[in-house]
Amino acid sequence: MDPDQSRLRPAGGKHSTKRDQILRTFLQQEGHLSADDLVDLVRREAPGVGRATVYRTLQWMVEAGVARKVDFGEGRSRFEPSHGHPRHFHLICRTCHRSSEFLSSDVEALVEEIATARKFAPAQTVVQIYGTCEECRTGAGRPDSRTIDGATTELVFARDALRIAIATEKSGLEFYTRAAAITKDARGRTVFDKLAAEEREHLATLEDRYRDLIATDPELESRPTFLFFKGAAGGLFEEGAAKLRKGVNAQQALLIGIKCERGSHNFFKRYGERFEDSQGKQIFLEFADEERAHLDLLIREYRALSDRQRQPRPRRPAATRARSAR
Amino acid sequence: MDPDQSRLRPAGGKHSTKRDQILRTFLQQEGHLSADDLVDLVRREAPGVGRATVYRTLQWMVEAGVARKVDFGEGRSRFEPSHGHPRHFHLICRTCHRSSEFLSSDVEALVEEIATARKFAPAQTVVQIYGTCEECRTGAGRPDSRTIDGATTELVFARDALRIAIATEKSGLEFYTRAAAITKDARGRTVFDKLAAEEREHLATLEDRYRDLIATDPELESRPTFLFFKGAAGGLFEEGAAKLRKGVNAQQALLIGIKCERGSHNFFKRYGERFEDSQGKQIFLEFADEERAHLDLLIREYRALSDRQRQPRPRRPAATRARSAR
DNA sequence: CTAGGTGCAAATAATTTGCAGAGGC
DNA sequence: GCCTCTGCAAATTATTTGCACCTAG
Repeated sequence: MDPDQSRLRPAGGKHSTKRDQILRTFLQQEGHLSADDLVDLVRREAPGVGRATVYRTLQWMVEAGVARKVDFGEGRSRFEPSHGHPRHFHLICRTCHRSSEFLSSDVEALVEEIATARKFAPAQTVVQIYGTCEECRTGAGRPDSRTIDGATTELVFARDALRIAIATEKSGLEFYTRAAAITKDARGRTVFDKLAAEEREHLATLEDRYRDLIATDPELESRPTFLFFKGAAGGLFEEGAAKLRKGVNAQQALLIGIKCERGSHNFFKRYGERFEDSQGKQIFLEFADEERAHLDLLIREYRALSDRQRQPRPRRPAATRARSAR
Repeated sequence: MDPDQSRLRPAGGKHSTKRDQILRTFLQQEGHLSADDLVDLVRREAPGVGRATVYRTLQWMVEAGVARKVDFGEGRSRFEPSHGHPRHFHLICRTCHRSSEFLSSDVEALVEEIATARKFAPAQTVVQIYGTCEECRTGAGRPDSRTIDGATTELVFARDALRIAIATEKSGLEFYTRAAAITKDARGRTVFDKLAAEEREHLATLEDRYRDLIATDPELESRPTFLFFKGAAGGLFEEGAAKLRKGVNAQQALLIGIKCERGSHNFFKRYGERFEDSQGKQIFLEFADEERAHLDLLIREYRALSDRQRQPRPRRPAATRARSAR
């Protein structure tokens, strides 16, 4: 009946009517269910299911990766389906006990740095912001369109990832176009032109995909941000472009490009892996590869340029012309 | 007897032998105790204390702010003394079940931004990194000197805060010295000289205090970082100084100074408030005020300079407070 | 047929509560 | 003497387990 059913049903252990029933009921829900919530829900359709069975099934689902256990400090566990939900963090309202979800690449990056500094191998990070949500503060509240909780998460995640990717590609395009314009060296110009062309193509793909996505749900654009990330567009190419405006030589432009492509590659890689949506995943991972290729190309060019400067005309050992020491 | 005792004993509720005993035992410990751990410890000195009393006392301590409840997802609560422990985050080893603590101003700043974006009023943030600690990975392990857990936290926190403050003041000093050197305008030069002098003084105070702190515990310098912060030194004045080297005019230098002082003020304010140590707290809060004063001074100068540039001839020595419309 | 799934009831485990008695002001 | 604290035992809550029984492959 449900084609998802088979994809989602974990391997290991035998199937059984009860298990299937519990799994199905669980996946139909969208929030964070407690074990007892689930018992009640299941019993509506299949009375006589034992609590223990539900507990055992939940355990099995967690082991199999179909569900994740979350602890909001209530003294009991809640469970969320992992399908369609990238690992995320929570804002938890202490008044209405609802939670909304977010992801922050910046926080994740910091956490990794800290763990490394402490020589700690992180497996999982929990970030929970307890406080009061807008509705509970302002009184009135229609939870639906504002809360990010449950079914829409996947779409909002895709939306945000695409937005960031588009912004990244846009500034990449601008950067390479500008770099090509100011590069005198013919070979360097070719490289920048080529990269600009590829970024333009990526951009078109991403914008198409964004349009398609928005078409599936007109409300999607108005939903709050789920994925917070400052790194890509605002920080890398943009910064590079600013430097370009001030005037740099081809070599410096290459260095900036290298830095930007590295960040860009990391972004596509990291979030490509988190996409549940197979199409988005594929696009992101492909782009990650291409950005990686750009990176390699830039590095190669950079080396070639350095060599040409060092050898052909016996100039002073100073590698770059403009850069004075200190 | 114990002067701390009275300071730490929460108001509300009457004193009693048992409560005092439990409180004392709790404060003597350094780790994260579970209720049962505490029952055992208390019973060593005062047999016959009921579990319920310990639970009730813990609840009372948490309400009074003497203790904090922490939940590591073990299915039971643990408690940590809040005295000497600024609110912090945890790295939790799933193998040895020990935890170590850290603080990240950067993470906190991001959390605030995210909460604001979602119109959420945050009251408390939990960040827990689960994984494997170094000792458990490499085999051997002497937990003591590496783990930050318990009594030393306060000192390490002070150490890190001071280190950051010193770095900030150092780059502030460098920045203003350089700015004074390149400023032709006499009035502007005076301002920069004055600020440089003050930063020099702050720096001396902080370095004295750092020396004193290290003197209390020679091992202190080798302990791992507790407070992670990228903003102050690395990001603000340093960046400003780099720009100065490239050559800017007095007006631009003022703007850079304004940005830096703002960051600096925020840093001292934020972490001054967290210091349990009253001396450190006082120094930090004083500095926060002074940096604020610098900020005002710079802003005033900046406005004055703008005005002078706009109306070259008629100079008005009085502070031109007139806020241009905006 | 047989490993594993299932329901029920009993067992744990952490924490709370009712209540009679003890203790501090 | 009054009010709160305290200890004990019983209650509560979330979750697990033992065990006899059942079911799918």
